[in-house]
Amino acid sequence: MKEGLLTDRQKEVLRHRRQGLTQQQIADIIGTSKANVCTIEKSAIENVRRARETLQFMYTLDARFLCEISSGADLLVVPDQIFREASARGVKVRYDTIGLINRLRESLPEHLQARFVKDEIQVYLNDDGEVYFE
Amino acid sequence: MKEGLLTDRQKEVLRHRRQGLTQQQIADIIGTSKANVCTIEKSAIENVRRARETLQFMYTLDARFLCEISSGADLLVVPDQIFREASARGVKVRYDTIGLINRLRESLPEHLQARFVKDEIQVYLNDDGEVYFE
DNA sequence: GTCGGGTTAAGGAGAAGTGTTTAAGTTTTA
DNA sequence: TAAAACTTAAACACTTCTCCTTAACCCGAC
Repeated sequence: MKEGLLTDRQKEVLRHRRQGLTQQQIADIIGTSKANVCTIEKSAIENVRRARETLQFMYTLDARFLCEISSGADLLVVPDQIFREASARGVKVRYDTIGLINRLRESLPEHLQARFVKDEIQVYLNDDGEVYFE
Repeated sequence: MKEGLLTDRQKEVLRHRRQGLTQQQIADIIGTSKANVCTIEKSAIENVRRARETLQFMYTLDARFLCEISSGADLLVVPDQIFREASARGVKVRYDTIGLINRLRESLPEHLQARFVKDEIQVYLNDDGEVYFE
């Protein structure tokens, strides 16, 4: 049972950083290079981001599979597909067309390429009309 | 930028579980053994626990190092040491003796052995009097 | 007792993460 | 502009995680 996500090294750096030390100062204290402090800090922050995202996912766990957006799809027609599927299930999506596209852009930027879907995307919907992409 | 902590497999299992399916049913759907579903679910839950703990740590990041409890210390004298160090820093700890022991028990059960400290513990304190163990 | 649901242990292959160094960049600030 | 602070990339050794299988075990209900 390993406690949290952060290693001792990462916690050390975050704590010193919070006290206002520079990376070089921390490097001297913990005995390594400032470049290394930078990467340790970076991966610590990344870990925190992932922790947040994980809990975020848990909040949307009650979502059900809605549909799949195949790769190559035009981003502008995606919302229509989602609205159609959602209304077939009697749920009103809580976003409009632009809102959905923004939500998607924020959620899975790496699956998109300009106006098109690069990698296929799974869409989930819960009873509140909240959507979740994967 | 790898999204969250949970793998696709883990999310799949959690989602199906939330829908009320048994491990065997999920095993059939995703094409593996129920033993495997069990371990996937278990590590998913463990990941969520770690995510929570990570954010918990972030909340206490502004804590400063207070003192170290050496291994072999009697649990009943630990609070006194903490109160002493804290008041030397002009901070009032927001727990009483029993509260501190409970906090410690919850936070690092594996560092304790009956009435004694098995592995040394770092104590951190924040300006609000919140304590954090490591 | 048997069956269904769940858990555990051991082991293995492959993937991912960590801490490091060195060396080259970029940004901020005095 | 020069110095200080920070970021990035590539590479390497190591460790941990993930998924998987097989085979066994626990427990509550019928």
